[in-house]
Amino acid sequence: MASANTRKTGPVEVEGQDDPRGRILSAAGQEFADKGFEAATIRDICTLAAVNVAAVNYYFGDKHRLYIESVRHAHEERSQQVPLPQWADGTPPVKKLRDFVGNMLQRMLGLDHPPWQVRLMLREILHPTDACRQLVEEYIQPHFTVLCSILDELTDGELSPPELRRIGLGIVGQCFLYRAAGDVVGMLIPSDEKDSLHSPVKLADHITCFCLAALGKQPPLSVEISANYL
Amino acid sequence: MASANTRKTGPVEVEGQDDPRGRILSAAGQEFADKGFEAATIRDICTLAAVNVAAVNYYFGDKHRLYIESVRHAHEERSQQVPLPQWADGTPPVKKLRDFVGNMLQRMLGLDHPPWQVRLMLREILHPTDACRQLVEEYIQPHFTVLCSILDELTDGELSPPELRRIGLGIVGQCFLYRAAGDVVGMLIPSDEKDSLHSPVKLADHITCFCLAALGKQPPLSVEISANYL
DNA sequence: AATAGAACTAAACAGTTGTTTGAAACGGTG
DNA sequence: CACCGTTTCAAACAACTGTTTAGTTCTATT
Repeated sequence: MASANTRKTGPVEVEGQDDPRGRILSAAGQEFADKGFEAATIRDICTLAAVNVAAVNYYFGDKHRLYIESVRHAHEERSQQVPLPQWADGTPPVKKLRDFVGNMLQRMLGLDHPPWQVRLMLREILHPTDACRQLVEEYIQPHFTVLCSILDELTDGELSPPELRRIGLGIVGQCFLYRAAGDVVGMLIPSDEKDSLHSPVKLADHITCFCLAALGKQPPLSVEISANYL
Repeated sequence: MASANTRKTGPVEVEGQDDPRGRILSAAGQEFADKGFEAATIRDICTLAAVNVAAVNYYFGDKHRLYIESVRHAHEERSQQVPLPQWADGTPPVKKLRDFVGNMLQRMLGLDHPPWQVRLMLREILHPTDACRQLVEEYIQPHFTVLCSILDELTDGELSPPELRRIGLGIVGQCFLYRAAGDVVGMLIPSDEKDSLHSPVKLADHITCFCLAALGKQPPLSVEISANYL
């Protein structure tokens, strides 16, 4: 009646190519990301991982615990795939903001189409389950805190933390739309425009400029009679 | 072998209380909105609608066609629940923008918690199926076009349509985050702050001001040495 | 070599799914 | 009333679900 439900910390295989547990975790991540928890089946996952159906229950107990582990696995991998930028002391906050937005978009949208890790995390954000709290605490919250501190530095402490968070959420939201509703966005704009103006790089530039302009760190986007409020 | 698969246009019952087809449509909408297409079961839907399991196949053919009809039903109902504002000629575009954002947030977030119609549409936006195209063409696209024309009027035609769309998407994105990722947003900010600063009304104000500031129609949010770019 | 435990497998289990069936009930028309 | 098409129902269907079982192979220690 022995089982391997506990986290494997075997002496030799550290996550090797032919580690069944790792293969299941990876296969489950892709299936859950594509089809969601209900629609993904243990049989499909095991077929993809080239293991027996019983392997899931052997290594993880049941489908639900496999899902929890999959989400953890996803954000752990993604964290080291696209780490936060590190800035030297004295880096101007404007550059930090631009870097951060670019980094966030790259993490969300990926270079080509987003990897399963991101798609799985997105599912958890949209329809939270037990795995959500951990995802927020270990992945989202830290990133959001960095963004707020950049905004704080940018505005020289003029704005209160709540105001900073509200502006931060605005920035995140603009990026988030492309990630979560990318298909619909593609239907709202001409396809050539999507490539030219809405690529991750161009988008990072635009969102940063928009924010800087709103904070008065850059001329308004529409110059015109921009002094009509004086 | 006769069936009632075709759209019912009965002479007397126009969508009455005891119209089985209407009850199924409504029950299906709620179930699909809460659990998604796969997880929602025909049996649960029929129990909720107080009809026999066979009724779904009798009226709609199969589960998939019931889903398509549910989505259509949802955005038709929502369109007349929260119609677009109508402005008198000469209404300043700044007021139009503020109204539009407020209207969009009300439609997205609802006064209390969002009705099933919105939750179902959101699912379709996030994971598009066959029902998506119709949803975009008949519901989303028209609304987005209004937003872009307001922005055009606001900037006196200074910006190109692609630029207007990009700014429009930024506005939509800021609202969209609260709708799609509301639970996570709630985890990122203190709960009292959620009520005071992130209520639909306050949010509409903030997003509008942020956008106006970026466009130079209003002083920057952070005054400070806001002329440091001159 | 013998043995114990871990790793893995094929087969079956009990339950739920979407869908179909054939008959019963209904409601209006000749 | 008898007739007919429409609507409704209980029951069953085959397929698929997550999970378990009992048995086999592998591996390493004695």
